[in-house]
Amino acid sequence: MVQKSKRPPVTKIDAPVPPKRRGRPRAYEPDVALGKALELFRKDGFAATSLDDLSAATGMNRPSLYGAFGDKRELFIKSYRRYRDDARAAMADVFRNELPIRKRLERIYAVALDIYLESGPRGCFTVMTAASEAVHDPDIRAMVLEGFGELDKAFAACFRLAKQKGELSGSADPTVLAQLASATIHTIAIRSRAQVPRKELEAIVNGAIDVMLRA
Amino acid sequence: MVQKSKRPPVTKIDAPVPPKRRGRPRAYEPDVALGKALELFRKDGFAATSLDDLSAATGMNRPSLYGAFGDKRELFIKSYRRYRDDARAAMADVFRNELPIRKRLERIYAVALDIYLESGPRGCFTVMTAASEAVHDPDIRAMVLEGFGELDKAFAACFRLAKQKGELSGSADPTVLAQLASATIHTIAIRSRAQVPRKELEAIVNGAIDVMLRA
DNA sequence: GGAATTTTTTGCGAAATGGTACAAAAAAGT
DNA sequence: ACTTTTTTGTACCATTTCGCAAAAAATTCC
Repeated sequence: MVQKSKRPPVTKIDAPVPPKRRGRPRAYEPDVALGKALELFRKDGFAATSLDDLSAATGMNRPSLYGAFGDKRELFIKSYRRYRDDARAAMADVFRNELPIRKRLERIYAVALDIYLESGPRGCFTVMTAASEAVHDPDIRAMVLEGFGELDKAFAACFRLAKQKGELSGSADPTVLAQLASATIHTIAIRSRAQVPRKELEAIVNGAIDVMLRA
Repeated sequence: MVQKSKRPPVTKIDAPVPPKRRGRPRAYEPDVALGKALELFRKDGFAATSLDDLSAATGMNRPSLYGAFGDKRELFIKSYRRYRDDARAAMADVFRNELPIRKRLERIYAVALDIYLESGPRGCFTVMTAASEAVHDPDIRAMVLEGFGELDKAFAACFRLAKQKGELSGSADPTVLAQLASATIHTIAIRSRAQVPRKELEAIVNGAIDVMLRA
């Protein structure tokens, strides 16, 4: 048998190929279910979200939930990972786009605010998780710290580039500025959760940008 | 009756006067019980702290707890109020002390870090509460917002004074700087909760102070 | 000493919680 | 048609949870 006979006819990277699974077909799409779970966890936090709530929101009954995602903690972690992937994707473009530093920062914060305020002020899931679960669960803590680190690094890269392009004074320290930029992310994440209106949050952001760029 | 006859014999403000209560004496001191409750809430958050936990920690059984502080939510609110009172008291001195601005900020952040890191990294209760309960409970949200507002105002007063004393450039905006100072509080509160070591938090603080004072 | 008052203690109960066992259902393979 | 495989749906379990009622204990007032 020189030639593989069952090769499928040149689907690109065969992503949406129905793979002819064997047993009863799933009644849900794991991705949208995970999205619903994330919504709930973001709204109420880990402890206040019951499996019944999750079951109702996803349309899956508890055994199915369990089979698909593991126990509550695993589901939380998978939801969190999903959040981070989404947030990272949303940020990626705007971070990549090498606009003048001021414009760049403005856009970054605008995207962040979109995330924090969408469908009710949900805040930043990383911050929420840090405040609650990260203390007790080492795995979750590691993810949270990774999130903070990534953000710091991304901001630092922005400031380094800006400095290199002469948009920043020579005495400016990209690392320090990055931490301040992250701090500004954190403060709007928290305040948004306490339902501070977007206008005020934007004012905070603009003030912070002014100070950072003048430094 | 010119002279009040039943005036008590000059106890200063009769604080530790046993008031001869009528029934069975309490087996606990409400203040220390509330302190224990606060400890628990700070460690685990509202939802993950059960009345049994609180009962065990305070030494009061559930009905006594209930009688003394009301239901779980009320107990949480009273614990939170206690936290705010304590934190405010701790900050009051250092905020009042009109040192040169840099020294003053350093001390403020040192006190904050003491609070956030005492007995395990507990973070800032206001930030924790904002992240979880403030979304759903208007009363709690009001307290949280009040907390943020107070902090912003206290920092603003610092910067106003500093500017007046010529320690700050004329272009510096005390309100904006105050929000950045609060943001720095928030970022170390969150990061401390994720167990970032004190050294790193102090580095963040020092960098932030540098930028704020150079602005 | 007895009544009044306040708190503690015990114990109940109804609901919710996380998790699981097991049969029925729905598909593919033979 | 029958078996295999996978998922669903129902029901259940043990535990925990919050809250409360009612009795017992400890104290002051008369």
